This record gives sequence, structure tokens and C-alpha cells, in this order.
Amino acid sequence: MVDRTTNRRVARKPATPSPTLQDVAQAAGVSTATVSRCLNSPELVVEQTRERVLAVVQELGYAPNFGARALAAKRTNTIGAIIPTMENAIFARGLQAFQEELARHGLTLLVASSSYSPKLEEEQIRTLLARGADALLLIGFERSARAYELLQQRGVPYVIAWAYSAGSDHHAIGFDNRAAMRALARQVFGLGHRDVAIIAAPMDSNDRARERVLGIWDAAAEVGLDRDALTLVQTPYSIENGARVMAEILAGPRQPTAVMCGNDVLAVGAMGAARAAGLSVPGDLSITGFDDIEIAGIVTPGLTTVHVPHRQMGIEAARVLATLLSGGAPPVPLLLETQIISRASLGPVSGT
Amino acid sequence: MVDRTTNRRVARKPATPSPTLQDVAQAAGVSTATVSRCLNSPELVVEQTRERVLAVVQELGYAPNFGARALAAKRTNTIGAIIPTMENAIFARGLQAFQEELARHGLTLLVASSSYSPKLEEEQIRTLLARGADALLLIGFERSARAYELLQQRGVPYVIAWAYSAGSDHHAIGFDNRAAMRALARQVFGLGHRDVAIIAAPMDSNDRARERVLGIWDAAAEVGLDRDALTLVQTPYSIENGARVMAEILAGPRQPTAVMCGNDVLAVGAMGAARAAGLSVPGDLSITGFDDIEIAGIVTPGLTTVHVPHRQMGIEAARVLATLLSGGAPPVPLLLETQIISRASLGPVSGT
DNA sequence: TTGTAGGCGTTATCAT
DNA sequence: ATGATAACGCCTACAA
Repeated sequence: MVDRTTNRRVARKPATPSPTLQDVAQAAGVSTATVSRCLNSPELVVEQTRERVLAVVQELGYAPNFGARALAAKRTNTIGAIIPTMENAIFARGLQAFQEELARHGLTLLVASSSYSPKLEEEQIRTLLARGADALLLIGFERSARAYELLQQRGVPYVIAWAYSAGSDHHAIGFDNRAAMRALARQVFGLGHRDVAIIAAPMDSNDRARERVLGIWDAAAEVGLDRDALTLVQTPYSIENGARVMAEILAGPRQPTAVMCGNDVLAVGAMGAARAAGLSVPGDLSITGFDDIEIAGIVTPGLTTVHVPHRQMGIEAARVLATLLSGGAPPVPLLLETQIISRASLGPVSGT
Repeated sequence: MVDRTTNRRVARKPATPSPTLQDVAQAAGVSTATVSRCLNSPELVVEQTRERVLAVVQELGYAPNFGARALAAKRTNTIGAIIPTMENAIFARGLQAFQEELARHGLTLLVASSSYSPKLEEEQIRTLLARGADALLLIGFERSARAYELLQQRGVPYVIAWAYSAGSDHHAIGFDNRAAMRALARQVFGLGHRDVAIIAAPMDSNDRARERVLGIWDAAAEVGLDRDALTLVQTPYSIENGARVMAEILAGPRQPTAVMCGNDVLAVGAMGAARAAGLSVPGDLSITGFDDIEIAGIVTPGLTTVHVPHRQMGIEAARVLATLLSGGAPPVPLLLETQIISRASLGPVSGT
């Protein structure tokens, strides 16, 4: 394939196309049906034949053609997942665990990302279904009615993760974003903070972001603070955005004593900006995050945040789908526990 | 679909299966061939017919069946990418850019991860090919001869990224890991460091990791240091591993004045551990990374590292594949420039 | 236990 | 410009 003289690749189409079931069958001296069985229901074929066939399969490096298989069997053993973004670590760990558990059930993962856009998400759902995904993992409840209709109409099982709602009709596996953030906010207010700013992700079309802000407002109300008393800025998740917004807040008229961020990525950025502005954390300013991703424990000071059981969520989600696909009893929505991780970034309001 | 009385999902298979070309054709009063043409070569069908057909397509929410299409057309407009891991941010940005550029060419991305295992990578190659990937993105040169044979035999175009080798037969788009790390190491030695430890990723089956260590050894030799004089520890990429290994080094007999890490993730972990041990960076200990991912600029002190043009690499890789697929001239391997980013984590050796 | 044969939804080649 | 129709590679009753 390579012309060694000029050391340049020779563009040429395959001399050897992929071997097919036919090829294997012929080489093994059996019918295609038998080869197919060897691969899909080995127990139906007698040991001797099976061994011979599998040897040929090995030798030829045969791999079933996915399209053909999907077409004939009407299932692909493929699970599609649509996550808002692959850029930061938020979903990475959960997805990894999801994948590992799927593999344990003989299922393959197909990932797509929606960039937090409902329109794009719907498109991705369509794409994944056309690609033959047998089931889907979706993040959060919020999406167009059309998207839900599409799923129901096609009868595709799906599970919603990263969010939980008690009375929901959907299979869900997640945690209570609002309650978790409320608990954290109580701590913040309990330490005497009253000038609190919120850096959240864009709340339209992101129920998790919204729920978390609601949690803060809940706690604010408990100490008699009006929600309008809290500065609220929305910006897409990224370290840079967190830093930029924090700089803007610090340049603004009201200096908060604490900044609660919608997630760790924003918080880490905010912390960087605060430090760059010469503020000490938590001396001059307390900062909190959400998620407890790896960097939360690495930054200085350590970030006080809410631990989310990402891996467990991924594993449970995979199990739910596996159960659904094998016709098992539809499990009940599962609520996982979160936990406040107290590190140094949150301290009492500085005495003035 | 949902029984509102008990508020429990009713498990049932679709009343409405996905509409097929047939359905559309029938509803529009044309043949399936015409519908197909409307979708794939609209210019071949007269406007009036086309409009009618497309209206029906809309109405029925028709989406072509991927498997059937792949089977018939023998191409999928899908590009497979096999990256070592999705867990950390190393490949995230480049992959995102890759994806965006692919989309611009009407191509879809399919991601698989190999967990840094050559065996798994080969398996993934097989899987992606079976799934009909028209071309592949691979990371680094090192893989089994079998894997390369498979690719050549099938005539599947592929491009290798994150690495570069001058005399290579492969389409590659990357940077010189060895030279880049050598340049950084020269700075380290230039600042007077002689007790230098290396925290690298496992070097078997990871040419990037190996090249980077070689670069350090190159520079060491230039100042008359034997490579054995440098402590070398290998550990998989993760913040936690970086921290653990650093702790071990600090507990060991020889205290380095500088630690060069194979990438930023390890470096950030190492920095955390150093701080936890009460060392000041760079006062007591200098630390360097590689990649220049986001956290490098966020940690305290900022991490001195090598900037890799991830996005550009992703974009160029996508262009190469698009060109290859459209039968264009095979481009020559492309070498991108890296750049040393000097932040605070690297300082002169403390005077004793 | 194994083989035969029909069909899955598209594309593409011929005709018309 | 459009319509028949033969592949494409595999699965799965059904038969033997």
C-alpha cells in the first residue's frame, strides 16, 4: 500500500473488502445461518462446528456489518446519550461509569452533545434514533414537547439523569438540585453572609441551573432576604466565563461577601479572578461551587461544594436501561443523596 | 402512553413505527426512488415534485434509517475517533474543534475510547469500521501491526493526531512532543535545577509519553546529566495519581528541586500534594506540566507548561479527512508549533 | 443440529 | 424527470 521509493502513500481503494457472513460460511463449509448462530446464540450450535466457524471468524478478522445487522434484527445494542457538553468535566465521570456498566450488559454507548441547545438536542435525538439507538440517556427534564412525543411515539426507552422530580412520569435517576443547593445556601447564610452574588448557568432550558438558583432563593427567604437582594448573573459553564463574570461583579457597585456558583467550573474561574483582584478567599470573599469535580479539591483554597454521586448515577442509569430493554419491570425514579463538602473557600463573613 | 390514574408508565411497543421511504413515497404519490433523490440529489427532481415530497417528509417526521442507508450506499458520512480517554480535558478541546469542522463538511463524529489500551483500541477500530465509519482519527503512532494492517486492508483513510514524525508514511497532524519537552527541560536545567524528578504517563504503548521523557533526557544530557540521575515514575493520567506519586517522591530519599510532569493533569495533582506537604511552589519546588489546559492558568501558582494548539489540530485533522474522503490530494504531514507558557510554578533553584 | 429463503429500508442502475 | 428493481449483509422463522 505504500510506495517505499517515494515514501508517499498510494491512494487506492481496498483490494480486500470486509469479509461477510458469506465468506465465513463458505470458508467454514457451513451455511450463513450457522455462522450467524455461532455469533449470536452459540448454544444452538454443536461444539465442533462452532469451534471451526469461530476459528475462521478469527482468521478472516470478520466483524458483522452493523448496518445490515441493525436492519435485520431491528436492534443495535446501542445506547445513545445526549449530554450538554463534553468540554468540561461535569459529565465525564458519570458518562464513563455509564459506559462501563453498559459494556457489562453487552451494550455500546454512542455520545452526542447538544451544547445546551434544545433545538440541537431534538436534532440529536432524531439522529441517534435514525442510527438505531435502542434507548437513550438524557440530561434533565426540560425539552420540547415534540422531543418527548418523538420518544413516546417511537416507543424508545429513555432515562433522565442529573435531575429528579417526585411526581414524574419519566424514568429518572438523579438528585434534588434545589434541595442540595438550598442546604449549601443555608450554610452560607448561617455564616452571616447577606451580600451574596450568584453566578449561574443560563437558566432558560436548563432545569438544573434553575433549580439550583431556586434553592438559594429558598434559603434567602428563610433569613428574610428578598431574592432581588441577591445579584444574579448567568453565563455558560466555563472557567473563563466564571472568571470574567467575577471580575465584572467586583468592578460593580456592590461587593458581595460570598459568591455562590452554579457549578465548580464557574467557581474555579471565579476564584481565580478574585485572587487576581487581590482578594483573599475566604477572608475577603467566600466562594462555593456545585458538583465536586476533581479540581474542587485541588484549587487553593479548596472549594466548598456539593458532592454529586456522578458515578453511581451513571451506573444506575445504565442498569435502568438494561432492565427496560430486556423487558424488565420499569423501575421507580431513584433519588440519590448529595453531600456538602466543606473545604476552605467558605468562611464566616469578615467582621466589620 | 401514560396511565394518568396510577401515574405509571405503561410499557408498550410503538403504535407508530418510524416512517419509511415507502410511507413517504405513498403519501406523496411518487416512487421511493424519487423520494430518495429529493433527499440526496434534489437537483435531479423538478421543483414541484420536490416541494410536495419534502412537505410529506416534514409532516411525517421522516428520518432515513441509518443502517439501511449504510448498507445500500456503502458510506455513512461518519468519522470515528478513538481517543485514549474522555475522563480528563486533554482531548476535549481538540475533539470539540474536530467535531465542529467535520459538521461543516457534512460529517458526523463517533467517539470511542481505548483507555490507553492497544488491545482495546484495536477492538474499537474494528467496532467503528463495522459501524461503517468512513474514516478514522487516531491518537499517536503506536499500535499493533495488526491494527495498521486492518486499516490498510480495508482501505479506510485515517489521520493520526497529537503526534508527528518526519519520515512517516501516515497522514499525521501534530507536534513534536520530544522537541517541545526538550525546550521546556532546557529552561528547567537553565534555572540551575539538577535534582529533577519526572512524573510521566505509562510509556509502553504511549509514544507521546515516551517522546516527552526522551526530550527531558535530551536536555539532561546537554548539561552532562545522566538520565539515571533523574527519578522517573510512571502513572496513568489523573489528578489523584499525580498527587499520590508526588507524595511518594517527597517521602523518598532524594528531594528534587523540580518535578517535570508528562501533562497538566499530573502536574496539578503534584502541585496539590506539594502544597499539602507544606512546600512552597516554586520556592521549595518547581513544577511543570504539558498541554496548557484550562486549569493550568487557574491553579496557584500558575503552571508553567507547553501550549499545544489543540483546536487547530482538531480542525486540521478534520480537513485532512474531508479531503481524503472527497478523493482529494493526500496532504503532507503537518507539524504544528508548540509554545512554552511561563507561569509562576517554575523558578530558579533555591540557593542553598 | 443445520440449511433455505424471505425480508429489513435505502441507494443506484436501468429503463421509460 | 421519474419509476422499477436489483443489490447491500444479516437475522430468523420454518423446514429438513
